[in-house]
Amino acid sequence: MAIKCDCEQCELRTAFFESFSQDELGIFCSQKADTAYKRGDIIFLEGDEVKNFSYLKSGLVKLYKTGSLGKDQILTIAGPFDFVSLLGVFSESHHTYSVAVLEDSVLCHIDISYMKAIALKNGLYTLNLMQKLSAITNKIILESMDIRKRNTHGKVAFILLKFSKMIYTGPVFELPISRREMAEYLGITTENVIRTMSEFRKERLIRINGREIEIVDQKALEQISSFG
Amino acid sequence: MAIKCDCEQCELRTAFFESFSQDELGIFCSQKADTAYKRGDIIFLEGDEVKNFSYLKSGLVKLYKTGSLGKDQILTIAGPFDFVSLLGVFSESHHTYSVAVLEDSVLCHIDISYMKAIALKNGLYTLNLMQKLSAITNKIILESMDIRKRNTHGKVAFILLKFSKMIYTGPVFELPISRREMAEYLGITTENVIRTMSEFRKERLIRINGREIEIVDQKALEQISSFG
DNA sequence: ATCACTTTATGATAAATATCACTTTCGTGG
DNA sequence: CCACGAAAGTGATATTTATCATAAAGTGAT
Repeated sequence: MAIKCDCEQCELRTAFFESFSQDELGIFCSQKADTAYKRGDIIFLEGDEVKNFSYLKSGLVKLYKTGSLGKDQILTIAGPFDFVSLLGVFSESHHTYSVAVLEDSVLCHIDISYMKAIALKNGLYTLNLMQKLSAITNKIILESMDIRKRNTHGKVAFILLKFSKMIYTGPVFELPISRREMAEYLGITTENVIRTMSEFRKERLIRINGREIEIVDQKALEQISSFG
Repeated sequence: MAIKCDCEQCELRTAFFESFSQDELGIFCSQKADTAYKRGDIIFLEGDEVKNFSYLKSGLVKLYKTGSLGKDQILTIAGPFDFVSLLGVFSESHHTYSVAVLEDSVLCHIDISYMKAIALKNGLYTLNLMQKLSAITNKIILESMDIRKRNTHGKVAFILLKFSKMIYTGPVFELPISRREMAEYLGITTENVIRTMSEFRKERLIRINGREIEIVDQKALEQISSFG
């Protein structure tokens, strides 16, 4: 569903479009399309042709790859104003990963040829874009290494703390993904995610009520996350 | 050791500097410095200030992070014409990883402020740069996921095939890194790298002579790499 | 050549993690 | 509201991987 264009309100604008005049912004605006998605929607699949540069205005999505036996690997979870078109968007003609919606989201799609055309004309814009891309990509790589070096307990503690900070609504928050998706993100089995969370619960580090998690002993979790 | 500037011979030039006139290339050339390094040299350390944009003209280097107990994590191995300044170079003021030389190398260093200044003026250059950065970063992320999803056997088979293709000099090649570094790259223990290689040797998939490896049964190794 | 130090190598054992089997709970579509 | 399938949860067991110990071979410095 296409919704009203509101670039002028876009949080990204200051960082990203400071190089545009009001007029240029208008043209840019007419080239792009905001679209609303619902939980479970697929934005694009690995192998699809790259048509747009996309970023997330609101909501939550996952970037993932699907293995041979339907076993997914989650690359990262993207939140508001993260780029969804990350990596190969400027170098590959087809997507190298899939994107699915975790929480109702609004994405802004900009024609990739148009993006490139602007890049040729507006250096400041491109530099800003590159800095933002660089920052996000760097974050993904570092996080991936961060996860890889931890054991199961450390991984689960890490992701719980990550979500609690990312979603922060007080001591209690709603996990945006299932236990299975947590496992696919962390590279461990679903059972071990559940088991480890149960252990944390028994040790009174967290409280669990379905997807609702309360961080009870943040210090201890941080210990486990750093050490494990 | 600074050596003669030879941008005009640079393989990267066609892709990267097609946007430069001969004159501009001259100016660019005077801003940059080629430097030769020896095996074991450190190009820069995690935490060092980002001063240059660097790429590898020849040789082999590793990008890595050092953990709390001297346990390194290798992010990737970079070969000729790979960028060494990858990720945060446009977004971070300090390096987020270290770079060390595996085989005698020549690197080209370009002042990062100068790089940014050009970016503001020359859209084509910046777009080319972004495409190249995008491609390399994408490759790193995909490879990291590729490694993560494999078990020990699959990981070792994967890295042996990778090196054999990367270095290709015939059926026999010289491993560019130690067993310990392989372990740090794959996220497993040194013992398991050695053990797994021994098993491959016993099953007549490879021959081992120190760092010299011969791929005897490539098909079988590829099976193990895909399946494991 | 020798000494000190690292790397390679192998085995035994411990610890971590996956797999399998099964129950309960939850959520959704009919 | 019920039924069905998916998700959450737990235990028993198998498998994988790490850890520890120890030895041999290689490497560099003097």
